[in-house]
Amino acid sequence: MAGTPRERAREQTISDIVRIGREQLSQVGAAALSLRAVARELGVVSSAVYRYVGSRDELLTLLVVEAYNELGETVEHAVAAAGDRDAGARFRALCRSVREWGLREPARYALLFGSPVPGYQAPAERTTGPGIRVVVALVRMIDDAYRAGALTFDPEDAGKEPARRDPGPQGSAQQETALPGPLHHDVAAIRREFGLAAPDALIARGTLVWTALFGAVSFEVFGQYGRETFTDAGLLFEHHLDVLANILGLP
Amino acid sequence: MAGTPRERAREQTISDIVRIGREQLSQVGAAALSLRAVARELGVVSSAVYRYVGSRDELLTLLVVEAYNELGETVEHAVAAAGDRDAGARFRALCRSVREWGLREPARYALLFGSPVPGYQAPAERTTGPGIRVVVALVRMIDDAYRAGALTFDPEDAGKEPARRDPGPQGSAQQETALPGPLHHDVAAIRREFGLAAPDALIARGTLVWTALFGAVSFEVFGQYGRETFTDAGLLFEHHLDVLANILGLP
DNA sequence: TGTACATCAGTGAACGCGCGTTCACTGATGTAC
DNA sequence: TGTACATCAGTGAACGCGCGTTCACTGATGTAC
Repeated sequence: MAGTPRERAREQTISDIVRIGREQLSQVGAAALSLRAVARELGVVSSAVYRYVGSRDELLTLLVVEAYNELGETVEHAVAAAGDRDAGARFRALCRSVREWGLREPARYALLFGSPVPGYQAPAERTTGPGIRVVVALVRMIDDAYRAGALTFDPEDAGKEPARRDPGPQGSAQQETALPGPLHHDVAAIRREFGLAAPDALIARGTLVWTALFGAVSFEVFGQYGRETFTDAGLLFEHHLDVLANILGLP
Repeated sequence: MAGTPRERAREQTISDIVRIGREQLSQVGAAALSLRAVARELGVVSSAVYRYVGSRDELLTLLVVEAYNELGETVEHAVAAAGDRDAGARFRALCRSVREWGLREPARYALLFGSPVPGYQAPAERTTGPGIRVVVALVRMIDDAYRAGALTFDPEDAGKEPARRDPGPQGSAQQETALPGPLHHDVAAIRREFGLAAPDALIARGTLVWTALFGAVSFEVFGQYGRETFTDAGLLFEHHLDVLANILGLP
């Protein structure tokens, strides 16, 4: 927070612009986000905003990055806060924090996980890092639980869906658990990148749990459940978490 | 298709407007859909469109209804075409048809399952019916499989997540399988409305599978997987289907 | 079959509003000597 | 410490474009007698 007064004033104005952009977002949506409206709200002529932000798309990028980071921090804090509890509790804490953030910030959630903004392409080099924080937290959590032996997950059983209840004949286990070639290759790359110990089938299931989590939150935030079907969407979500935990072999 | 020539011309023009609206949608997105652009494309002055469509919002509603119906028909046809195959194959056919439609029609998929269009509220009395066709098809399919005894799903086991591999002591099964009160009530209402035989836990799992299916398709259509992580998203989807089928006790 | 009238499609102008972006400029704040 | 110059924030006008919606109107097509 050092710097000359001018630099500090500049920082302040940029953060004002981003804050106003955030408010605009929740009122009119990303597609209708307008630099002129931001300028009006900032109490400044429209062209003045260009001293701070190169274009409308750049403001969108700032908002995307900020939202990813805030969601990421929320999730990481939730996991850390549950650090002393069992793996199932940590898993649920993570998922609940995603849901709560989405319900608290529907417009920003929509910016990240809703329809792409027409005519806007997020620059991968700036958004990828912040964008993967949640899935990284999830996968790390699963991997930690696996290393700690906290999972009842049996990869030999999971390889051949549907899981059979009776332990099948061993021996062909290797063959049964194998993912199709390209998918195995992708999963191996993920394992390498994040130094995971979890087997293929567990990581692959982790990606399903990840998509299912966001599917559930999106349905709720975007109103797909309708207004009358479920009296308490939170209860439904908790049930979904039970099933998802079960998929991973979590308590 | 009867009616006077005037009536037929009118029908034709309305369907032209909807077709052009569909094209606009895929080019600029729902938020930027414009009646003036439709009029231009139709080769007519902008005010002329108001003879056929009361407002921009009404055109959006027409597009929403049409898209829901087309997705619904696609899914119903896919299920019907797999009618002679086993329950797992029918399930996969349903899910694949959703994914294929979404990838083929990303803009219309986004209209239905992406961010809400700012300032537009779909009228429930017109969109609910078409909007539930997919989930109805899914739940009916699961229920049929359950009635036919095609599921290895064990509700006594599913009630207490995570499912245990060894058959637990019977007796307290009733208690273990119970969903929380309000959720049980909602599920019972669904069972009544659609004349289902499936038990609570199976229907509840059906809703998870439903959200997970759309979560997976949304991630793919909206580009959440990133451009480099998975070389073949179709393979990942197939793996997800295996896990989802397993959740339901499908082969 | 012909005529009078009603219905409807489409026109063109207008209202009042919005947007992103550029550019020459004023005036204040900072910096080098 | 004071002066000359450079840097920067913000102005105001402009360009060229878009939008939804209303309204009085023309002219063609249909209908009733």
